[in-house]
Amino acid sequence: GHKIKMTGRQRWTPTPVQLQILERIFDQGIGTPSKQKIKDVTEELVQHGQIAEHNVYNWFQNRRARSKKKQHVGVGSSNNNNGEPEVETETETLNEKRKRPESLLVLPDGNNNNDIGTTTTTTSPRPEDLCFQSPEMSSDLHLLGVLSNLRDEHLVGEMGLSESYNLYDHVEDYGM
Amino acid sequence: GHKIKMTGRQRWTPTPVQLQILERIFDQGIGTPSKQKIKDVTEELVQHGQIAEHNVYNWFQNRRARSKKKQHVGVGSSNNNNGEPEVETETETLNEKRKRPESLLVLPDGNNNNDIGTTTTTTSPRPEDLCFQSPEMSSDLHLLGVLSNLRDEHLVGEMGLSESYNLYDHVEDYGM
DNA sequence: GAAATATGAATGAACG
DNA sequence: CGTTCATTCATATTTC
Repeated sequence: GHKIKMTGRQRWTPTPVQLQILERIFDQGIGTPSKQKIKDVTEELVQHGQIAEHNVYNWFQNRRARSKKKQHVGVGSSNNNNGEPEVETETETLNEKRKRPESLLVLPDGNNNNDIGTTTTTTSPRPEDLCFQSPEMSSDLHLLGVLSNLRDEHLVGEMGLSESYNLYDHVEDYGM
Repeated sequence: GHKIKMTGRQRWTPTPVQLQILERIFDQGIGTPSKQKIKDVTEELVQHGQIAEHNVYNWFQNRRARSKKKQHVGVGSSNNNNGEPEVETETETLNEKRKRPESLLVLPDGNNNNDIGTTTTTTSPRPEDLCFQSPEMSSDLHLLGVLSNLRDEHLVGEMGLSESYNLYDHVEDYGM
């Protein structure tokens, strides 16, 4: 086999135009677009590329969630001098910050081997059978597990996170 | 909206076995299990991993709510007659689709594995605004993709469109 | 080519 | 119960 692994095409990627429109709408202050709005937006966006309503929905959801999280920075944090890089999802404080210069730079020479996209299947070592997973744990595992084949088979019911569970003060007494 | 953040800890993740059981029960036609049922189910599920009654409850609720608005993926609005001959042959390649590898327990069955599948979508990859890009594709196609010189963000010019979201449970069902 | 990051998608939990 | 939020996961993309 060679590059016949084109099973891809799973994740939708907004086109620049679509992104512009989406951002514009999002910027208008509407946090939670209604179904009708979604439809409307989708209708317009579909003219600029393939897209579905759920894509729009997801986009707004993600956008909103992300905007919320990226707020608190390292303020007043006395600790954290040089402990761990804390590989979280917070990279920058600004919103817009992406670029893709290489992909566009095509050499006129014609000898540009842009042969990336090989079968790079970085298997994510996600704990399969564990029940309660800690966020930081999975994050680290992501990176560590790539190289090593550490397939820690977490035994079911062997995790030590069975205790931290009575914190939810919501305990909805599911009726009936 | 003011969600309480229960010390942001772990989110319960059903083990394959638990999932199986849950699905089986759900499939039996009981839409809204009574408290007793929940208890019973929990009793059984807890033997296969950490779980609580509210987890079961939530699961059923989500499942039910999800099953309702699931079925239609509003895509394919763009008429595509031709453009790119979608050359793909995922037949001889190892589909490294480890979406949810849950093969480690004494799971006698394993039907809860969802994978992409058929992609019978012959969408027209317009070089102007493409949406779904294939992971394995980055060569001369880049030249074709006109790629607008907008600013940042992805100016992708790949191709490959489809709607291969046909898992067992998809559809976001954005309401409101 | 692998690591790191960005971000779309899946799902459990919560609100009204 | 329907809808929305929050967190995680998967994958595309970018960087080293």
